[in-house]
Amino acid sequence: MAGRAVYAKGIAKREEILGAALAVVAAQGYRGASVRDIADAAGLSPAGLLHYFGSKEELFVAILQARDEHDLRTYADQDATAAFLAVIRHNASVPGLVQLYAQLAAAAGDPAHPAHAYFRERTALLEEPFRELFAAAQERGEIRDDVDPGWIVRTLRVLADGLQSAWLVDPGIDMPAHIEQFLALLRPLPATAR
Amino acid sequence: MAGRAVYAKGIAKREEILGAALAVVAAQGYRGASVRDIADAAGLSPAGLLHYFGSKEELFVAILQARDEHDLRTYADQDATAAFLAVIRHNASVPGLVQLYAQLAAAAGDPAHPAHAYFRERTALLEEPFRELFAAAQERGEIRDDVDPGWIVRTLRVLADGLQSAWLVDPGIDMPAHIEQFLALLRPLPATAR
DNA sequence: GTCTATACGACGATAGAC
DNA sequence: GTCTATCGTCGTATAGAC
Repeated sequence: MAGRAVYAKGIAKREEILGAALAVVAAQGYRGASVRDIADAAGLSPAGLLHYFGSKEELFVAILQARDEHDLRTYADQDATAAFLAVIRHNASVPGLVQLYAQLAAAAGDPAHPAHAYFRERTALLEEPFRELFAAAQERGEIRDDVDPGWIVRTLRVLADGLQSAWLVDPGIDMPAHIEQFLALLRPLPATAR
Repeated sequence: MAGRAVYAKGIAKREEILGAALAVVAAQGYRGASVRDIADAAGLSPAGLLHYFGSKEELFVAILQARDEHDLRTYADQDATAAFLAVIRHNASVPGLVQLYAQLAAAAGDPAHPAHAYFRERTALLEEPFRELFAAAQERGEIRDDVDPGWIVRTLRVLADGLQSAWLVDPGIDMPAHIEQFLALLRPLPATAR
């Protein structure tokens, strides 16, 4: 069918633009990534680019959404905390993406910014299964039962986000090790200690 | 002396501009705060404003510096963790300032951005005394001695920064309570438990 | 649906007069 | 120290070609 072929081409072009945008951000930083630059890198006019994404801000949000979908596919079979750590570990190899994420996470404070709705949904969707997971781990006695699972999940998220911003400023920070230290703090003290 | 009067006027005008800039950010958000808007609010032309601060980015960094100095004066006499919590508590009443801080903390990932140097210095200066403080608390047995004081301090900073970004997206978050829960986790388990 | 060319208003910043 | 005038760049709306 002709309609399907055209549609498929649109999908492919969209992904090509997302890749070009990420490359420009990685090469020139978030500040230096103009719509014109990204359009050039994708072999398109600025107006052609905006035909797909509506605005620069929506384009950037679409990059994060594509990353989420990729991570979900890649780490779906693993244990949740292992997957979480794997994502953090992988992020240290894509500073451009981390910079984009940090910028949009800050911009999301403005309710009128497209990133606002994205982060609200993402947070709600991501936190729920993790909460149940930690509650189950508490019942198994694997982690302290005197802390609210909701607090644990929120802390992990906020810690990971803050760590990534801090890592951009000081790449010497070992993000996975930092997170693991926090997880270690949640384990109940052995009865034989002290 | 004439020289002194002129200098004093420059200082006063600088602070007036800082106040106007913060008011504009609070009213219109970080995105909506243009140099022209801020200059209007301060009763100045855009060029007149930039005479004092060089660039928009430096102006915003100057706001954070002024806040730091104010906080230092206000909470210097208190216990360090009490002061830390007091700042966090106060921040919940100035969302414009928090938004500005979150945006610049993300922008600091770019080494060419004025916020980069600011955050590097601030972090180094702030973390050192806190590290010694927690090390001392460990020797007194007030907090667990199996965690690195450097890790604690970095976690507190990163947690506070991340929490503020998250709070902008979801103002329902109780930032001080969240931090206090973390501090509670650092206390050694009582010997009588279990 | 896909895309280009053109144009517009707002932006941050600079030069130079006063 | 502060202005006006102006510059180049930005994001993006519009009109219309294919």
